[in-house]
Amino acid sequence: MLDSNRNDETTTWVCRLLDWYETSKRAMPWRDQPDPYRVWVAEVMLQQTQVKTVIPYFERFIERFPSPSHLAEACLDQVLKYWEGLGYYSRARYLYQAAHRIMTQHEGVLPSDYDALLALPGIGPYTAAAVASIAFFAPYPTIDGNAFRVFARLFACEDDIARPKSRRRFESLAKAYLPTDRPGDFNQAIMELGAVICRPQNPKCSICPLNSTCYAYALGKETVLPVNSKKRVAPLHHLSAMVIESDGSVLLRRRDEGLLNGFWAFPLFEVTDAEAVTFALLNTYGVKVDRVRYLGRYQHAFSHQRWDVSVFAGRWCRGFPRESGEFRWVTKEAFEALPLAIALKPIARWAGLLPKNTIG
DNA sequence: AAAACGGGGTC
DNA sequence: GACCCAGTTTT
Repeated sequence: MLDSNRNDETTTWVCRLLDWYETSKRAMPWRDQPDPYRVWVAEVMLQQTQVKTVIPYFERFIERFPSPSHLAEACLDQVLKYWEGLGYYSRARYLYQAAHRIMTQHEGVLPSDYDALLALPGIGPYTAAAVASIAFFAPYPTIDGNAFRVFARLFACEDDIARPKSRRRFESLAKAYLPTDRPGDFNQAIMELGAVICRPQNPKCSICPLNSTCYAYALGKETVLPVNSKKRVAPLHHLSAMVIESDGSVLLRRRDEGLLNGFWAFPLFEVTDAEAVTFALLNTYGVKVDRVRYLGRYQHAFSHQRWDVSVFAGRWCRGFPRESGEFRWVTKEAFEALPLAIALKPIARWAGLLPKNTIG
């Protein structure tokens, strides 16, 4: 790959990049008003999530929680409700935790220091660099999926981006070119280029502002870079859910580990038929149900596992779980106010807990 | 170093 | 259906 030392020829690509960014950047609500809180919320939402998806969530979230103090004073379920459908729900929990810490340790305003940002829950190297550079003009490079791709191609770097070690390599590469007067614009320009021009498939090299100095383009390797060895097939899990009804309420359990941790959900077991799920319910929680009926079956794909869920409903007879915080009876009205993961929506729909969806 | 963690957009 | 996305935390 190319020597990453700065020289006259290669510094010009930074100017071309910044010029292109000024004229081509997409409108985003957090760009109009880049105050630290807005930048932070946006960057957390943007982790592993595309801009187009984030925008409506961002608008609603900022309107409801316009400052760290509004966020800290809300209840977690409210915050999760505004996050419903965005996924990676630990982001919302960490954001909430961080808001409390900002109130108690930073007098209600985001710290400007990179290390202080990094110390907050849910803020890793990327987000700390993004907030520090965009909101506080500090010289830290943001290395995200776009930056990996853009730099790998620009310098024809064959390092495997699946290896943690490669991150440090790209970071030092970016740092060598980071203009100290416009770190935030440089970072956003790299990401914008990655999203709009230097795309994973079908990169638009012919209209790229950097094509005259791109080594991958010169070598015809733009479609094979970056190198990424990470590939796995998501295993399939067969599950059964039971909607337990009594007096117009349903029994929910708060998940306390793994996937969808912390969500109120229907009891779910790794079995495939009505008898097995009825037995599991009795055996695991001491809850007896009868009049079990089949409601339907659906599949859901997560990034790293797939679910094939059979859904049953039954009438509660006796038995109630001992741990009072783990289970609760919920009416239909109360259910609608709770945050609900997409993966569980079909269950609620078939149980009559949501408005009928003609598509699904 | 590797695995866990959601959901939607796109080709 | 496969791949991708403005990553972080836990093991």
